[in-house]
Amino acid sequence: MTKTSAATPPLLRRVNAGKLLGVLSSTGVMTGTGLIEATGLTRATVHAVCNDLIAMGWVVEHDPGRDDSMVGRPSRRFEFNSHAGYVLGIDVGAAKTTVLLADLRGETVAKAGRSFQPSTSAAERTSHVHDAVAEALSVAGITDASVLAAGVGVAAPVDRDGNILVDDEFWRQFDTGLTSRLTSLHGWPVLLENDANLAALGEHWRGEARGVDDLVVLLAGERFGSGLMDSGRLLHGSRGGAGEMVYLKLVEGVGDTHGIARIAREQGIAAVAASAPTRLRELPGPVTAELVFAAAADGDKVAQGILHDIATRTARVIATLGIVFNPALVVIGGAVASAARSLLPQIEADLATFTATPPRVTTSSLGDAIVGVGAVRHALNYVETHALDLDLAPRP
Amino acid sequence: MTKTSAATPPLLRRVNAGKLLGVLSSTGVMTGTGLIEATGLTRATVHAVCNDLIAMGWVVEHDPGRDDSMVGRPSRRFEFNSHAGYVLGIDVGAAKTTVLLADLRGETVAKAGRSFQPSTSAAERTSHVHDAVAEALSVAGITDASVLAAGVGVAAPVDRDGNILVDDEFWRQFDTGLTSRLTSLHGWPVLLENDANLAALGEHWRGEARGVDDLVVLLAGERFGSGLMDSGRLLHGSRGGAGEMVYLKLVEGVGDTHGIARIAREQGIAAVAASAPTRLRELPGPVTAELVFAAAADGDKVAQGILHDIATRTARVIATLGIVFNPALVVIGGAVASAARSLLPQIEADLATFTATPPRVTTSSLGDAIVGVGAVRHALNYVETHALDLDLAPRP
DNA sequence: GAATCTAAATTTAGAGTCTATATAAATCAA
DNA sequence: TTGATTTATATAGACTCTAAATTTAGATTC
Repeated sequence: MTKTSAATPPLLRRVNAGKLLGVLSSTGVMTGTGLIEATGLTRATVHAVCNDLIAMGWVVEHDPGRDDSMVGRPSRRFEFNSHAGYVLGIDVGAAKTTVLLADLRGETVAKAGRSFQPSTSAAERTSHVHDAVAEALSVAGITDASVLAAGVGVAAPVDRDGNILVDDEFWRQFDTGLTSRLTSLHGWPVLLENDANLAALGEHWRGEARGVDDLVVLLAGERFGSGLMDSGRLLHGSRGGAGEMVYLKLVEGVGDTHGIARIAREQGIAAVAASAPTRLRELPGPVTAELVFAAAADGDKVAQGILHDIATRTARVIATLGIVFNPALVVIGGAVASAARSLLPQIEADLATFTATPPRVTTSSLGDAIVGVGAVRHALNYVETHALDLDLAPRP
Repeated sequence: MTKTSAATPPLLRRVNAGKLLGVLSSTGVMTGTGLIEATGLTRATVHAVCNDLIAMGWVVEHDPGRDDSMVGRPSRRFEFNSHAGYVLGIDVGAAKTTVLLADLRGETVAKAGRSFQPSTSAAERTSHVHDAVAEALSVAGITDASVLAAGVGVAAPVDRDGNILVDDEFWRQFDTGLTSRLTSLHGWPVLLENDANLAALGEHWRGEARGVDDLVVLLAGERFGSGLMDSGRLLHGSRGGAGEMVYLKLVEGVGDTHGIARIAREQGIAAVAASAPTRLRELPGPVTAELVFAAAADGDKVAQGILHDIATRTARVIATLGIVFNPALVVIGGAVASAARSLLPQIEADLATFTATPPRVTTSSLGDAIVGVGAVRHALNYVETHALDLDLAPRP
């Protein structure tokens, strides 16, 4: 079975410290008595553990409180030290990268981004990510030693151990370029994960799916993928491909902006362009998905027909996932999320014709931070599980 | 967070006892030295824990061994007491029920079954199950006090807590009739689970999917459903409906015997019947799926066409599940498993046209015990997680 | 201002667990 | 019988928890 070492008395302290830290990290300032009630530990243990956690840097102690109960010895007041360290949430997309720097409670302290051409090489992309990371750290005035982990979202299948499982030159270069560089240069644990999975993590943590443990997030933007969560756990499948629907006939031209643009070209974009308002007609460059959405909103019949078709296809995808997975909620996120909002009524109507028990459907409100927020959560998960192994104290 | 009690020193013993019991239950007779190597515990702890486990009834001690090393003090020899208790695995199908009685290693010690009409009421069905259970116990000569848990597979969505989530009269009656009766009459924990999920558990444990943790089992018999396993864990979805595909258009007439028979009737069963060999033509009653399989095997073109169509539809279902879930293996089980074996080459060929990365596909070799075996595993899982809470010793 | 009250912090004693080390036991070999 | 060898058992020490006694720091009362 498992080759783990034996359970010795120090394990008890670890377990209890972990529990206490969990309580503190999800609440505010707590007194000893409050911690006794929350954890079930005795007073002696609570104080011993808190002293340990203070020595480790995970907890800070405030001046004794004289708030409510004006009688008796003042209580010691403990608080999770959310500035004991920071994590990075990095979204590497096809045309831009977004970097979030967050404290240990997950509050964003800095944000940076870089845009680039989709044709940009892996090496250049790595540089852009690096620049954005440096900017975020610099803006927040945080040294790289304070960063405890970096979560990175990529548009490729990733297994449970964080390995990219697409065997092509681009991703191999990207992996060695970014992952090992961040690790060797800064000493950070770099945690890769599929971007749609991170989107699910993000929605579950701070999005529309708070409190919903069985969840599908459709990530529709430059590409189309989904993140699947069952009982609060992300699914990966055998090769990290769970939720990746690149080969599914059903999703051709659904959700991803390239597909939408292609369909528009096929179905007579002339009509769309003609009916689009001046500001859109003036745009240089080729037909884009944004143009189609805008034209439809402006009343263009062809564009509306395209979106109608897309809504039906999307409903079909949701119906399939809903039947196979039985999620409580499906969240549509990514670049098309805001545009998809107007399609929701039709999607829901179509959905009802495909299945008798459709899941609830909504659009994301996390905007373009959806993957980054999930990446932050992913990094925090790592930090939390390794918290008591890390020694934060020796910082001058 | 969790309202669990504090970690106290006895927890260490629990953890180490659990680890040691896990090693013993998956191996044979072990010496103290062997357990030291396997668990990482010290000799003193190993013996203390073993003494505890012997007192609790989980472990038996044999006479000191004088086998291999003929030198030194003879070692104490410990073995998992697989007859310390028993579990039931109960499959309640549409037309029959199968009951397996197994020891704590999962070895079947008795088997019993009952057939009935699909129209049989919930109350009568409960009686049949009860009779089969009584027969199994009687044959093995085991009292109901020795049964530690009963796993029950039902053809309905079941949530993670074992609640049937179909709100109709039949299942309500069935639930109160069987579950509460087994509990109140015998005092057994009754653990309901979806039959397809149990099939997945069974294949993962003792079937074609040993060692494969990302898995889909198609259960095709009286009905068509699937059990989904990701990283060794069963998926349930928000309402126990994960893998239940009753509303999926794609699966209409795929796999379930009623559907096959219906298609056969529609496509001109006269031809089938005419070409069927005498022994089949002599069969009384209506067209059945078995008849179609037999006729196809005999060379009947219409029947072969029907099966060809079924194979393609099955491939499409597998392709969809394979793309969405990315399992390493898809196992086809249930009543049609043996017949499906001959369709495998075509299914695999079709599959390759639907997806570039198809999962491996095979048929079950567990036969009609597929759900029962999974039910045994389900019950054993319960017993193993609650092992150290159970006191087996006081048995006169 | 001193005594009293109160709730919390701290200290102390006791029990359970582990490891490490010392001692005893059981068998084979000489 | 004695010695070597391996295992079992016993003892001492460390770490952890709980429970109960003691101390502490401020508010209240006289």
